[in-house]
Order: sequence, then structure tokens, then C-alpha cells
Amino acid sequence: MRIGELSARTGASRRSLRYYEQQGLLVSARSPSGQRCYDDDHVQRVALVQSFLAAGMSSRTIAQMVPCMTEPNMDRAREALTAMNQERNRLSSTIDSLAAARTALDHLINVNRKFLANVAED
Amino acid sequence: MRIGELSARTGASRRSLRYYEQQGLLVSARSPSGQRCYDDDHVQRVALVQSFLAAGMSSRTIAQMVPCMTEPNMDRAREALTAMNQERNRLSSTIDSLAAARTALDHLINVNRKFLANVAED
DNA sequence: CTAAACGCTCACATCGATGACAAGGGCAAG
DNA sequence: CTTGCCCTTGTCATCGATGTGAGCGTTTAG
Repeated sequence: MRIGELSARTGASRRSLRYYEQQGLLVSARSPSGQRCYDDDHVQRVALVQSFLAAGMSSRTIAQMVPCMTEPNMDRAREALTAMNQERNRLSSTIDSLAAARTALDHLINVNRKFLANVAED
Repeated sequence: MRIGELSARTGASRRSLRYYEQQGLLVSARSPSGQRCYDDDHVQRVALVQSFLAAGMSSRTIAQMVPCMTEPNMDRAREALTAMNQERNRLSSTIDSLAAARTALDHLINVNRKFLANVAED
């Protein structure tokens, strides 16, 4: 498939897909005329990249792990594992922060609910 | 206290504190010479703002809720509640995304661990 | 064959929170 | 009064992912 179809299937813009490739997150075969050619596997790959980007990973970090996403690579597996574990920790503590923020928000929501209820009573 | 001390106590840079004020996230009294004066309550307030910013809320969004953080305000309570609930949902789905990314990462980590173990066997 | 739709590269623009720096005023200790 | 440190406002720079548009080649349907 060409870039338009991959874009349609993944929801990533053509622009983003080219950017992913430029950053080494995605590899494409090229037609004789230079157009990018993808196969079905790339759909999942893009989904994974999107998931990681949405999680706040930088493309540099993802690029470090990507070589091991397709076929584990002995040379890079160790450093990739290090990066992955580091990111896993970062993710976990981010999740904790968000949960804390949500708790604080819940508190604010309750205070305001009660306030509105009191006003209604008067 | 003046801005330097608040900065030291909260970990937010002086620059950030001025920015928070400019965005309506923080209010300060001023000394006759124009210097910002804070009291202890502001430490908590800044912590809350930092927590929300770290959770990816825009300063505009936080500004919408802040008037109701100090003293509930009848005029704004309803719209603020709307914004708060909206943000709560956004937070929840962000947390879900991060959790999904972490699961995907765990999968990758396992694949690589096994690969390295197999290599070691040979 | 032609036109529409798609693809290519290159380069500049955008957003939001923050850093960095300039030019100047306020205040305490020597 | 001077020195040193803290404060003020204002402006320009930064980062990363993506939008946007120009200028030009390719593929496909009529």
C-alpha cells in the first residue's frame, strides 16, 4: 500500500508518517519512482509508535527500541532493554502523577458540588 | 514571602511563577515598590498548579478552575464544574493510554529478554 | 491523451511552558 | 555612598510533533 492508505488505516497524517520515517521509527520500501510502499505489518507498527508517542516518549527514545521491535537484534538488545526499562519506570511515575492530579481534581469537584448544593438550599 | 522564597519552596522557577500569574493561575499582593508578596497558602496553590500542568492541562484550562480553588464562586462554579469534569475524563483516558503503552512495552521487554536468554543458551 | 488524485522533497509556521538576557529599581550591610 | 543580591518588565530563543504550501513528478480513470 502507499502512504495515503497507511494514513487512512492508522489515523496518522501523511506528514507524520514521513516524519516517523525520518526519525527512524518506520522503514519503507520504495517503488522505482520513489514512492513509499508498505505492507500490512506496518499498520501495527504505526499503532505502536503512536501509542508510545502518546505516552510522551520522544522519537529518539522510540528509535532506540524500534530495531528490536521487528527482529530482536543481538547487538542492540541490551541497550534497548535498558532504555525500555527506563521508559517503563518513567511511564509508571507519570501514571502516578496523573492519578494524583485526578485525585486533587476530584477533591475540587466535591468542594464545588457541595458549595452549589448549599447555595440551592438557601 | 517574596518570589525567590516561593520558588525555593515549590521548585518552580521565578520565571514560571511570573508566568503563572500572567496566565491567571496565581494572584499576588504587591509591596509598595511593586515586588510580589506571597503567604504560606500560595505554596500549596503552586503545588496544585504544578500537578495540573504536569498532568498536561493547559494553563487556560487551569485558569478556568482556579477561581473556584480559593473560595467557591457562584457565578463560575457551574462552568468550572463542567471544565473540571471534562478534564477529569481527559485525565482518565490519558491514564488509560499510558497504561496501554506500558503493557505494550512490557511485551517488548519480555520478547527481548527471551531472545537474550536463548542467545545465552547457544 | 488528459485531468484528477496522489506522491515526492524542502522549508517555514505553530503551540505552550520555560530559559536567558537586558536594562533598570529596591534594600540591607559594609 | 557603594557593593551585592533580589526584584521588576520585556523580548527573543528553545524543544518536538505536526500543519501547510510550493513546485514538481506519478499513477489512474475517463
